[in-house]
Amino acid sequence: MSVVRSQGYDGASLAQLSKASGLGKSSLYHHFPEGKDDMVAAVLDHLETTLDATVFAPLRAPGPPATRIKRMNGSLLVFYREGREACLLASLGIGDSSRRFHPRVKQLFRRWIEAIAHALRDGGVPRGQAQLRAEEAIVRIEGSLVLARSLDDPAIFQRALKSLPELLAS
Amino acid sequence: MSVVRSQGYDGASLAQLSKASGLGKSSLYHHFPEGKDDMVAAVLDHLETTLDATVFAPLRAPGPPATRIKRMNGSLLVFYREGREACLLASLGIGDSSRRFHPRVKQLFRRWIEAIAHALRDGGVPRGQAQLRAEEAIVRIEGSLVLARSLDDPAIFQRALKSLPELLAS
DNA sequence: GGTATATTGTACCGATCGTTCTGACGCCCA
DNA sequence: TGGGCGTCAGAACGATCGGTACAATATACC
Repeated sequence: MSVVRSQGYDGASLAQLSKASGLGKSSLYHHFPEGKDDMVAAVLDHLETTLDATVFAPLRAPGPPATRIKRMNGSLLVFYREGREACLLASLGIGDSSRRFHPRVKQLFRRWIEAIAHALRDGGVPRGQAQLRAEEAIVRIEGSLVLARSLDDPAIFQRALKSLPELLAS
Repeated sequence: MSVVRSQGYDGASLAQLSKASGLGKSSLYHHFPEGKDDMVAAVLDHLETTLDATVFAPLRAPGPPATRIKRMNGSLLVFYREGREACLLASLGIGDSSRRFHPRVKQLFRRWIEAIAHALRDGGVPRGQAQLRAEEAIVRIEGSLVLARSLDDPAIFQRALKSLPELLAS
């Protein structure tokens, strides 16, 4: 998982994936007969599962929207190692080789936005407003990950997360 | 220029750089004797020159801060083709192969933040506030580029730019 | 223990990678 | 005209890429 998001699709060689997974190349090909694409798809599957469990589900659970946002924030802090990790979805947007994953990347971002918007609507925010604010939240998350890593300053990510409750308040 | 930012460092092959520049490989090596790194450094030089001329200088020019922000926005719309292009600085943050450019990426982001903060301070915003807001502006720019491209929706980038004047108002 | 299946190691493949080298060509100037 | 220099094409290089094939090893079950 970590290799693809930090190296991108093109930078993630089979040798690196092998090393990171602890499996030899032949084992990797055995488990993923379609090769590298299978492996990256599995990484995406894993991301989706994680986001479903730790971000989307809490956002869709009953309870005050502020609590839900807070839970999302907690998950993101862990998942992005407080701003020190890149976002796999963004990494997969670099280069033509990873183009086949674009529909899934798109879908995941959409689901994320929709989950945030859902929480906002539950709190009384009208549909259009909820959508725009949810989108803005993802913009801040993604942008702050880029900047935090570029400036070696994870606090930037943490500040962005801290700004979300107010942005997403009813 | 376009190849490295859209493909990233690892995805930008010499064949692609050759094609994009209209120079054969031997010509490329003639002009850039240190190889791929020279070429990417030249791309970064060009970015720096462009940002200096079209973004940093307008932000540092005399005049109302709002006007300066507006001019930056105009430049960014053109430079990022209204949200359809990736940011080179972000692309160079993916993968270990491009690590040698990290200091320059960092420096450019810093200068950008500082240029925005400078405009804010000229408008009477206290130093600490100016810094945080400038950083937030870059977060929005970078994040909206990631999301606009991932969702095939350049309007997201445009919306983020449109939000900057208010964020950066005195 | 024997058999079937899963897992893994290793060698090899063709393609592409970034790079180097050499020679050809064109232009300019004395 | 000849020489120097810049530019470029094309071949070749060693390394790495993603992938394949086959044999060896490990595991599970009867």
